[in-house]
Amino acid sequence: MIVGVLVEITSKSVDKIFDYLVPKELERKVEVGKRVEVPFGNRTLVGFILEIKKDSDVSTLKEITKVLDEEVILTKELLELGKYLKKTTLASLISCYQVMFPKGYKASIKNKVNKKYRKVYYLNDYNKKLTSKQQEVVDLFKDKEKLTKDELTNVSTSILNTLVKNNILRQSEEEVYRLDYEKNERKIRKLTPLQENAVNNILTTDNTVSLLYGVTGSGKTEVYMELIDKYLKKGLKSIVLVPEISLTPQLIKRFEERFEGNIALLHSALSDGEKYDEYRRIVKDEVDIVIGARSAVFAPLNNLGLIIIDECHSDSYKQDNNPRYNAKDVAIKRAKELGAKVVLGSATPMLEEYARGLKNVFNLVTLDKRVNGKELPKVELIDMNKEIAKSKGHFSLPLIDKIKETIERGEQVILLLNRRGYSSFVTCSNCGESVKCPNCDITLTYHKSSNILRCHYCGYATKYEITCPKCHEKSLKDLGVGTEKIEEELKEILPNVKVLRMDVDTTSKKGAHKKIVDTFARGDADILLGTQMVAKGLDFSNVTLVGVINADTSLMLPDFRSSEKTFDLLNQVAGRAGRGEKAGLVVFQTFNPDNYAINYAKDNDYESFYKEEMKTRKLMKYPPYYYLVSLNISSKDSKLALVEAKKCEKLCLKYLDKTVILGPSPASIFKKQNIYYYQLILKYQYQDNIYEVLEKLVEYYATINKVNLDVDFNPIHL
DNA sequence: AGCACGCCGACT
DNA sequence: GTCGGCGTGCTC
Repeated sequence: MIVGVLVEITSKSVDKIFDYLVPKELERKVEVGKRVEVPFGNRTLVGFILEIKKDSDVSTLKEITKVLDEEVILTKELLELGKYLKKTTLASLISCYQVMFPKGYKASIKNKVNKKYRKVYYLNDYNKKLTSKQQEVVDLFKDKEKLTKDELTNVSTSILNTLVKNNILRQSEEEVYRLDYEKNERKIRKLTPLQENAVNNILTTDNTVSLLYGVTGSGKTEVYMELIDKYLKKGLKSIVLVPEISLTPQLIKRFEERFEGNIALLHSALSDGEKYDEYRRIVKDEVDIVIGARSAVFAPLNNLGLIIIDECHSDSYKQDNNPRYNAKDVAIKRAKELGAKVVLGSATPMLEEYARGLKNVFNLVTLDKRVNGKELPKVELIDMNKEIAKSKGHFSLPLIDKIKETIERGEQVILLLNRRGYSSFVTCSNCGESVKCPNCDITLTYHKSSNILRCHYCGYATKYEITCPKCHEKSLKDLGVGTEKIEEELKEILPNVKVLRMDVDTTSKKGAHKKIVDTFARGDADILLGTQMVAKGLDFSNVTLVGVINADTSLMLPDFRSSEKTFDLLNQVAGRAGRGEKAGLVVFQTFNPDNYAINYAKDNDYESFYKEEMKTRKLMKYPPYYYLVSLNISSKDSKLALVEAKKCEKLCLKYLDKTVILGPSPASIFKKQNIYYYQLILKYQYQDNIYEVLEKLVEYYATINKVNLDVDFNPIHL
């Protein structure tokens, strides 16, 4: 017996099937989709069995050394899905399979994750006289089949050991899952007629994909849960995808309240062990619902009937390294293969999605009213050009007044610092120079607490000195704003106000996010100040004021989606106000009070924004009118990178006759970890051979050592 | 990816 | 003379 194995190495040159002999004693364990340990060169690797056959073209074969799995982990469905991923992303096949699994299930010789066990004790039959202490212990077993170590925590270990030694108790081990869920009271909210309609509409459509377009606060989550319930009653299971950032305790709690322990969670805040256990619960068919970030779209639920993608406009569904897949495409592909349904939900769908909704490619379902019957909060613009002179730091007087009033009424405030587009950095006020990373050509970020300048890409760090390295004047100053800085200002303006800061720094520790949210929900702080994090998914009924300190910074991004991103962010954060009984107010501080994205966000007018933005997209040949592909050519040798980029351009010109080709141009970050990057951008509407042509190109560069070609279909950022 | 093999410069 | 630099090629 011979097996074809795909080994763990994620490199194009080894991305092929290697044949191995199967020793007699392993033959009955071998199955397509299981992992095996194999000798490879002079080392040992893990790989997936992809085929079983009688003979091989290779004359001398080595033997597999171990079969690692009892059960098939690469199921037939996932096996096919991986091939589809490879075809549509041009990444290596092994990376397409690896991406589907949490660490403990990947093919990997190291990074093994173990099951966790606990000791359990069973009572044997016995006819021995016991001491009184021993009798006490044995009495604990009354009516109980077994007791765990935790349940015997008051009992001395030496007594237990004696009982085990005398065969009165039997000790054994039992697998435990590391992630506990909080027991919540079971709650089912009654749907509004509008929600009910949406549910029925989605259940009865023939379309695989429904786009649930619902304003913030319109109760999309309740619609999701009702749908999941309806599918459960048909014996069908569900996956719910959420952006990592909104996979909050609040959201999880709502699902737990309805579906109790019937949920597996998959997200980055879990430890490797916890992720492994959650995945095992899926594999062992112990749950019907999976909630997770992007990669949860691969969850191997059998009888999968429904995939829900919440906040479907989010960038986070696109993976930004290989394989550069989009979870939305994978969801639709899976659903089509299985006859399942996909629901995309958003208050601000991506233009691509809404356009498909309008053209009936997706079934468009609208929720245009908030569940509490309240109007969406009123939004006021503050023109910072006029206010800046009178402002205290970044706070205009009108905003300060509104914060004061709100807090005096005993209500709460959310403040958003829009850091998309820039972060904290130092610039020389004499020569204008900013300090850049010597390896990566990007501006270093200033970390005030440690007084260090650090590169976000490679981690390069240098001590902050006030002397400019270029002109040697003592003029290097902190120009960017971080939440830390804003918090300081806030404390000066309103000294008696309690501020909670929520950003990457304060939420990096495990459970820190939940703690901040809980503290704020309890009313133990007046203001929640943060970055994008405060804009998404949070639901505090006592928040009646939302302030955006700088509405327009994200407009400056060198990206064709910058208006869309700005509109989304403002719309989302505005939706945090007035979710309870009391009406909400929203304030945007901006230097661009006439900008259309900001104005349509102010009026909560998605349709007008959509129409306006679509004009630009059409004119500029951007999605959804055109498809985009980004080709990234890189090398340690900057000249060679350019030469090869030009070569790619020529080949594209020759074989892609209906495609617009831009570049080559230096990538937005030209130099990263001492590697130089050039970029080609392709735009096309109809170019049937594009995958084949680019596949050839990728295959060619796989054989060239000094140059790398990376292809990104439908890139999120350019 | 990693490791061996192989062919050219400065040193215990 | 050798140690070691990393370019090239191979892994069933």
